[in-house]
Amino acid sequence: MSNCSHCIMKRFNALKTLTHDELERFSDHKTSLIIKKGENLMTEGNSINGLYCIQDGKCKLTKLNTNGKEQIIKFVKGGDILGHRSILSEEPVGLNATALEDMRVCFIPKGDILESIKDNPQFSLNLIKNISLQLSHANTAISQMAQKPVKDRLAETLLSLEEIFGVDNEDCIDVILTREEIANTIGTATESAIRLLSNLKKDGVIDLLGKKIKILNKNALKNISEGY
Amino acid sequence: MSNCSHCIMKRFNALKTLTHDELERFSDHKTSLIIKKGENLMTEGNSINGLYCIQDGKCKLTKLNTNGKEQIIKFVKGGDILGHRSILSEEPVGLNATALEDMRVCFIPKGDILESIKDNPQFSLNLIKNISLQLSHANTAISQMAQKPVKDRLAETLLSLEEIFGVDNEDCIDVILTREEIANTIGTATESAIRLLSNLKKDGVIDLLGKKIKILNKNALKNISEGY
DNA sequence: AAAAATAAATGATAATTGTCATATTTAGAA
DNA sequence: TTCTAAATATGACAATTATCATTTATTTTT
Repeated sequence: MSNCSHCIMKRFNALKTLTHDELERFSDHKTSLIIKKGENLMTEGNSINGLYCIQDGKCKLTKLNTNGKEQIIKFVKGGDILGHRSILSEEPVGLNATALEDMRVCFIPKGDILESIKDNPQFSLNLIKNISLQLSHANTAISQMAQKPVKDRLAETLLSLEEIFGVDNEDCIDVILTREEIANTIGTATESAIRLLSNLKKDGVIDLLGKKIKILNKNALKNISEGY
Repeated sequence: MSNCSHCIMKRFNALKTLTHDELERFSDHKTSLIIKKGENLMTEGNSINGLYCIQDGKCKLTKLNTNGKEQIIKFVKGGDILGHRSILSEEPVGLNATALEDMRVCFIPKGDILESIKDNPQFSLNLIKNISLQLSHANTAISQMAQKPVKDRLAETLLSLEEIFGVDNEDCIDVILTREEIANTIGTATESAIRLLSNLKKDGVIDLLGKKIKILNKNALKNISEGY
């Protein structure tokens, strides 16, 4: 089994402030697991007794609305951590984490996390900063959902997907989403999302290659996202 | 000047876990201030060097959109605290806090807060829980903004306003908001908010007495908020 | 108290977005 | 591969929501 001390993933998240001893303790107790595409890593309302550290693969964080519709709140990728909010607040998980592709994940038991929180103030502070940043993003999202038309939100989402996942060797945004998932991200009907994507393609702002999306004119998208 | 040890407001927030000595330290360094209706307690993008503890009065937390529209993110009242997110994350304030009526507020310098965070793990944990809860609410808000029609969001907002502020001696929701502020909460045009309020009154679900709103049929509102 | 400014209300109309129907394409299973 | 199911795409239309214009009511100022 791999060793947390040598894992490069911790460079990208709050775990980077842990001492060698703490990482060794994590290594001894952690379990590695494979989550298949479509499977849930966490489920809304369930309790969780540890922290997930994503090695590889992507997932979506979603919320099921009272009307049965799925809302995508956030995308998560290798290097990110999941479950710390629930551990810290001692509350059930608030979102579903569903794999968009096969994932490799490490699970570190709650006890070890709590011990490091107690002993290592810098670690707790990093977790807090992570949650604070999420809150800041969430507030921006509320504002945009409430005030911007669907077209602007789609443009914004495409830019943010490229920001998060980067591009592949053909300059396409490096994540595979269904049109329905795109619609559930921006909060609109699937048909509306499809139509607006087609329009953006017609205008030469993006290119559509199957499910792959390539941004051709980032400035134009930025303008659209701001209502011009 | 009043003494934090005897202040009943701390019962309602994270300050309740502070020791007598900590509260005495707060008392020695705190300043009390009056914020007039319409004035800003905090301003988006500014830095803040302390924590506000609301003694009395109500304010709105808002965000200015790229299109110049104001989005109300949250309402705050006596007993709530403000500014802890910014202190913990060491980032500028993310929202404007604007007084809806005259407010009495205590300001506790950052240094004292950080000292208590270091010495009193239960205090830090309570601050984290507060931020976590806000994140949880924000995620729910994203989902509702994205997926629910304006009418449902208005019903939801009226219920939540009564939940937050309670009712006065005439059973009206105990906060004065302009129609524009209601519109900026649910994310719609002022005229649309006015029209939908009129409809709810016509249907006997609420009563409108000037700016005061009285909920007549809570179940009906709940049903509307869920799309029925 | 009167005048002026602001807020609320409402109608008319336009723009946006959702729903339903259906065709076409793509992906997965036998 | 071939069949089948699912996803994508598009048109037609309906519902929702925004914008503009105007009137009425309420607040604020003088």
